[in-house]
Amino acid sequence: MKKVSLKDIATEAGVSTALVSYVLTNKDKKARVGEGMAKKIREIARKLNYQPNHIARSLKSGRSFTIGLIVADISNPFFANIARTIEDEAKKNNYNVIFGSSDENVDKSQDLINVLVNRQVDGLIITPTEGSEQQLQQLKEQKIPFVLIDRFFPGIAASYIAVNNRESAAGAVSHLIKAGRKRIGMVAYKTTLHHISERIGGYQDALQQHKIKAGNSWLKKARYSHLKEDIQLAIDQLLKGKQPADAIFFATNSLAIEGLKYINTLGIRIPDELAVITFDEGEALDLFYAPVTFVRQPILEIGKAAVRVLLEQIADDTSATTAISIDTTLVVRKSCGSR
Amino acid sequence: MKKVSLKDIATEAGVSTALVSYVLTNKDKKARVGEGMAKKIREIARKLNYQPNHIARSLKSGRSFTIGLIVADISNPFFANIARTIEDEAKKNNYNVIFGSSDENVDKSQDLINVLVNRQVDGLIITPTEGSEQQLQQLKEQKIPFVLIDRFFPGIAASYIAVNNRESAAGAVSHLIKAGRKRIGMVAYKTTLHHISERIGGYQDALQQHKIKAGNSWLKKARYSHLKEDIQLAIDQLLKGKQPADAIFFATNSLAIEGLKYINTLGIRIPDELAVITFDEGEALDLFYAPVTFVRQPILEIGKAAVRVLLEQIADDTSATTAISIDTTLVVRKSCGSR
DNA sequence: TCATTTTGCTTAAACGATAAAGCAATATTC
DNA sequence: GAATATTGCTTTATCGTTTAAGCAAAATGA
Repeated sequence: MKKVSLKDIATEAGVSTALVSYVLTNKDKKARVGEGMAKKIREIARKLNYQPNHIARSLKSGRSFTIGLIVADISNPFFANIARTIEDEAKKNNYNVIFGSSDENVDKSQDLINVLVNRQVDGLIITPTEGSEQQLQQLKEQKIPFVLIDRFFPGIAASYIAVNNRESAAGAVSHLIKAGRKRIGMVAYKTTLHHISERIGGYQDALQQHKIKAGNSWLKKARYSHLKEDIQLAIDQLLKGKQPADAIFFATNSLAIEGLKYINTLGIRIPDELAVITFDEGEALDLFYAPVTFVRQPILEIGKAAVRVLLEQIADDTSATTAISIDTTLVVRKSCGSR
Repeated sequence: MKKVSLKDIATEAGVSTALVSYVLTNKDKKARVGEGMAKKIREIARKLNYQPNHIARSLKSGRSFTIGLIVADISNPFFANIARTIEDEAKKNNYNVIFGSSDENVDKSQDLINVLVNRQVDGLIITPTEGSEQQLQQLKEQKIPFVLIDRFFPGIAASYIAVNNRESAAGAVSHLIKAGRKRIGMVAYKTTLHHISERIGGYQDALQQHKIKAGNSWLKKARYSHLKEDIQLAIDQLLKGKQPADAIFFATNSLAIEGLKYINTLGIRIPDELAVITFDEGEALDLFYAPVTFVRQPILEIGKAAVRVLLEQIADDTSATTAISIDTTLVVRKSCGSR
């Protein structure tokens, strides 16, 4: 049972495919199609259960109504949630989403961009990896619309949706200080990505503002590729000195979860012996015996904004960029103690 | 800067597009293209950075090299992980994945199927929702290859990848019994979906086998649409009688996580007062103060098998179906106590 | 009544790639 | 040297849809 095409309907109705096309794309008024004929064609289309061939349409129109989404890892709840909102938002606009995970790897990122662009996506939503500046530059040259989320490169003019990482981090750390913590460590990723630098910057800002001298020894960095070992080492170093840290600020939820797993094995009690605060939410952090205080990124807003900005860019065919910075909320729970 | 097409290369080389096509699809030997010319064409293609138009190819070949993936909710870690393995596996075979979330809703499911089919996906991987039998039947009539994962309908001949739910559930419950638990409740979804019925069946099998008389009052069902309220009610009923349950078996991770959140608020200690066991893993269950014993579904295997079976079906153009049942592993941790 | 406008449809080209078929020019065979 | 085979390319049709342009027939105007 082959698929029904315009031609089948045309044959059945005894007219040309053009006429059928006009009717079924609701251009029958403009194209002066007879009322009776229009009705007849619509009926036949319904009877044969005609479904337009999207690929043929795309070829003709040069638009695929598909968005490419590149995240670091779709199995990370933060990105999965973003993907979810992007999917919903895209669907509302009759767009679909093709996705891929870069694993924070530049080569995979390039691969994905190539594949998605060859599939003629109309635009891309990307969480760029470290060192992918040149890939973005190339997209710009090819005039392929894209929007960055979660991160961006200050040196590259591109649309992006991000949160005010520096202020948010500073706010989180201030909260720890106000809760009476004095020796506040931070665990971040070892990366040059701007959003992490900013979170580190915010951490340092807050310490400085409260006149706390932080040796760099309180700032630990874990490699994405060796997360577990590096985090364990970092936490050992933070907690096992003569002056152990009394609080840790994690730069992302993956870091927090991996860190807490290890802290659990050490038998350290939260928040009594150690306060914990992190960026990003996650069910694991809710279910933790001391639900973890966290910086909430408004995922829904980010996803919606990303799609909106991207579709605007696609529609306007302009190279103008839109940068959106969104505020976060500090969700205070038990993990920092309360006083 | 328009995209480079075969025609551009042809013009530059002073030949026809056909010749260029033959060369760039490596049919130059078969099509008897001169060596010199082949080389020249390849060079021009490289110089102009030619990227084939996938859409045009799809239109011609009738294949899009795209898989449609329909999960209940991409932001659920179980499905996100499945999506991840499917993505990876698809990429290995030069396929891409378009996805959508059905939210366990029949209408959304139908919507998604329509959209994906119109986009000419070559096949679908679906976690079918309750009541979607007829949609699958329709896919069969349209001869669109598809593979079900996680669930299937016994009455519909279709390829599927699933775990042996009944035995796995029975194994989990037996584990509770062997750990000395006597009053074992179960929290499942209120649904007719077969995998849930089977898990319930396994629970009942195990009780029966150990001569435990379970009133139906120990079996609770929560509506997907009213998860929180229903779970709280279920747990209240299980724990607040004169003979409170001393163990709960959750049919999925979402149920377990939502249930444990509530149990936390009740101040009930796991495993001392209550043992807990669940289907599916999740970071939340790892990080829980009494890491939760769970039935591990081999996600990687499921994803790989799903893609493999689907691609076979696409290639063979057969209506034969393949049903794969995979064994689970019981991962024993603290939440059931130890003796 | 004849010129002009409107109506209702068809033709044909296009999007980009593919591939069967065709056609000279050259090479091989006897 | 004539018949045949091979080489190296072009022509043309096709996938399904869209849309500008074209063309009769009918309707309107004077």
